[in-house]
Amino acid sequence: MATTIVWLRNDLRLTDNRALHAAVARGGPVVPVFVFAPEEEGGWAPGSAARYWLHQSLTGLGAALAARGSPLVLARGPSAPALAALATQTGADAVFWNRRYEPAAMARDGEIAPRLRAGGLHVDSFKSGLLVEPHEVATRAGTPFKVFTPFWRHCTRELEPPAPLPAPVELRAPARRPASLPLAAFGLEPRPDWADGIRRAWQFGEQGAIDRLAQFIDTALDDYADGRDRPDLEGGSRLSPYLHFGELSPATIWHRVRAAQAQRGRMSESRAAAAYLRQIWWREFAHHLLQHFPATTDAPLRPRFAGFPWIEDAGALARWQRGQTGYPIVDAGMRELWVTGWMHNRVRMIAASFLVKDLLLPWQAGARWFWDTLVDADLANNTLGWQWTAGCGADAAPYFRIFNPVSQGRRFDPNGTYVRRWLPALAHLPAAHVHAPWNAPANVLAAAGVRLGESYPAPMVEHAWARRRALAAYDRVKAMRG
DNA sequence: TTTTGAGTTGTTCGA
DNA sequence: GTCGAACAACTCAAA
Repeated sequence: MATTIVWLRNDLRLTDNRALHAAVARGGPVVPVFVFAPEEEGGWAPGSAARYWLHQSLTGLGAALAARGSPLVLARGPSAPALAALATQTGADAVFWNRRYEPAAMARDGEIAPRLRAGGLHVDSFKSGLLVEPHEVATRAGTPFKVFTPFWRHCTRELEPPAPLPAPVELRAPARRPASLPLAAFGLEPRPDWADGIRRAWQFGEQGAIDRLAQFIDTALDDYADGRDRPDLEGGSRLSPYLHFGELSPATIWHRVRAAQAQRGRMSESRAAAAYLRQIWWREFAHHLLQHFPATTDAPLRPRFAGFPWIEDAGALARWQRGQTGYPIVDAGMRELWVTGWMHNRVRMIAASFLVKDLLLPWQAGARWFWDTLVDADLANNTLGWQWTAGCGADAAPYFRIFNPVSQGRRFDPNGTYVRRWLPALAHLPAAHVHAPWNAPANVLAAAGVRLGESYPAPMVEHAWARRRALAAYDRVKAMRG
């Protein structure tokens, strides 16, 4: 019976995996393979935190596949010859994969498919990582959507994602066991080991995703509308890394949340579920935009922003990266990111706004830092988020929307719990002063053991002044054409 | 083709 | 303390 290679990429799961399911349905042996090829990512090879996550996930996925009968094969890129060699070794006649949507990955896949076909292989690809693929939707004029709400309305009007496919119970291994690299050959584990915080914060892999989704639905979904904005509470879903690596499919989320929504009697709780699903659509929208505007990973979508007066200041960038801006909510977020590989979404917005608008540092520098440090670093989401913050994207924040890090901190971390958790230097400051320690009376600072400028930095810029400076800079862009 | 309504996530100021 | 308006036009999507 014919053997099928399943080329796994950002779909590291057994459940609702269409390529895998189709391969099993052929009835013959199935050879799952992961090819590590960071050179083929168009300059966006996985960052440090994502590499660590990938290492853990491949470990778990390998065990799960082995338990079902066909161990995961690991190979080093380039992808095309690696796949061809594996087909020769195993006598496979087909290669299946789930489609990716990043520009470089699409270009690469588009080259590989005909090459494999020319070698006599049957090639098939599947939709599996998005509810709606970018080419499936367009405005009536036939153009890509550039505003979220019409995109969302269009997509949700009649869409009912197909029910998730079950995980295959058993996989037949090929008669001849193919060669496989040891996982260590990818060099994904950090040396020295700085990943302890990530390890403590996360349960990796598909089982982690399933557990996390269930926990979110049980404990946080009903309060999501407000809870999602509270970094001091566990109000978000924390599913982003699983979605990025495809350890959980959006269709699975959609169906599980809808089922929970149907069970909830109260209108407010049903609304909360709708608010959460809307976030899933933001992810879809990000992929839609990235596919249609592939240059936006590095360049502003609005051309006039090419002339924005960004400041080059390596020292200021380093202070932001290290969480030493002197604004506690920003620093706590940057610290959370550094330690756990993740930052609460509300805090991401505050930290990003600070970089772009208070420091006038280019958003690309922030995007690169997030790319390297986030376990959920996702080219589509990261690009959309930073362009939105900088106001240079398709559906961007108004230029005058400049987050005040003190009022944001007070509003969304009212007791200072989040700030104190990540900034031990402020652990004994009372809530009234924890978001603006420079305004605290000297005796309060002394009692809390805070020495501004020593144990915790003084603010690197005054926000009110920085706000006026940013408005002036945006005024210059506003006057330009484009 | 032209028109019209609308657009994730805020802040500040002054009544 | 609370509330509404101003912050500016611009672009998008659909009728």
